[in-house]
Amino acid sequence: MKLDMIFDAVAQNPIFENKFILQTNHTPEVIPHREAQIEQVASILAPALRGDRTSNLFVYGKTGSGKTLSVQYVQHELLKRAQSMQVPLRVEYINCKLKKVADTEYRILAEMVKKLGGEVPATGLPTDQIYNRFIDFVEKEKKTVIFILDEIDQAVKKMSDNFLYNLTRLNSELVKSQISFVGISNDLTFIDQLDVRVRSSLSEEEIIFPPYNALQIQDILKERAGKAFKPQVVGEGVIAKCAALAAREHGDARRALDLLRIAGELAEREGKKHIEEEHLDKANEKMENEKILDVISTEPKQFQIVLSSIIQLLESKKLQKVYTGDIYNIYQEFCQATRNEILTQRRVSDIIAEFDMLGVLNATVISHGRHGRTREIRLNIPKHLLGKVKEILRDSVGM
DNA sequence: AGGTATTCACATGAAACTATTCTCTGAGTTAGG
DNA sequence: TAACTCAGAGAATAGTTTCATGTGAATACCTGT
Repeated sequence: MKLDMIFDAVAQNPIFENKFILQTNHTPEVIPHREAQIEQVASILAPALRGDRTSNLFVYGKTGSGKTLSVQYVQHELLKRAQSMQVPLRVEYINCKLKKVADTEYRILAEMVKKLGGEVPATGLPTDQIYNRFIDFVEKEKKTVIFILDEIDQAVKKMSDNFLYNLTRLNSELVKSQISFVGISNDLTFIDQLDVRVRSSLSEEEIIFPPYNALQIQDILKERAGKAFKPQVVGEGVIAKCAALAAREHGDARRALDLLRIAGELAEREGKKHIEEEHLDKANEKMENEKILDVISTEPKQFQIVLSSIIQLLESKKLQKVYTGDIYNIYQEFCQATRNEILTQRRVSDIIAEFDMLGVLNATVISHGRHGRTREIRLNIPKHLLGKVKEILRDSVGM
């Protein structure tokens, strides 16, 4: 039977030994080139083992520079130690970027209560009640609590920074217990945008994670590839190339690992026994493509209509750049034709800005002098994907 | 010619509104004693 | 009378609208030569 052959081939699996190792949520036991930072984090948080309040800590670094990994590593070690020493210590990790989980003041607070074992409804309560509930939970018994707030820059962007101020002041309302915070941010300028009071109390300590260079990424890749793949599957050249590709993207180790994993999957699918450099190229391309297609297909309807309008305009006029006003005109016709609500120009302007953020478009504000100011918009979708993109748009909004 | 002042066509910001989802509260209803 | 139901008030949130203000430089408009 043919299927059996396919299954057998996958079961034998000449490529992967343990693919999980390359997955981004895997925590390795060695974290190369981050020893110094890990030690710093540990020494700052260590007083918690004595039951003292630790300084609030702020950790910066670009994506894929090992921040989260290192902090979580320290978290686990700390908890292990606390358990053996019988210290009432809680260290909880919250990712503030997760939509619908912890991306607003209310939800972060609710998440904090949940981590401590409480139940909070998803909505319906006033925020200050959640504060009270949180305090109750922390005060129920004497303990030290450390919250790790990953990607707080994302959350604070959405709300006012007096949320952070409230957090740092919570301590003054506590009698028995103590809490402190570890903030993690990708945005190096984040702390500068904060209110001075918040800044000084939230970042009593700061640690910066520099991006990895190509050699360090190589080490990381070797380390993990050794365990993830069967022997002899990846050559020296492949690792080097993979590291080089990722180093170009500001030393993002996560990307390097993804790349290697996808290259491995491609090789596996082709029934090869080794990963070649061409697999990396294909993997690289595949990642780019999937990112764009995924973004576009998951975007809400109005976004897709706007994008359709832009593509239509570009194609019908054979232009490579268009302006907001023209887009809005086409957009209105489009909405009428497809019996959709017409949004204001203000909103469409924001939608375009969001597409720009996502990298689907390239929009620059330029001034045409007497003829006003507008965005000059170019499509940032590779030609070979345009067909697929149009297909997606046609299916969902009828382009 | 050279220097200002206008002016366009949006950008950008803030606040307010809307619909939806959810909790909590208290009045009214029901069923059992 | 205790338990139950159900409507209404109040919150949070996402997506928008409304109102207000900002802005870079090509042009129109002066100016004095």
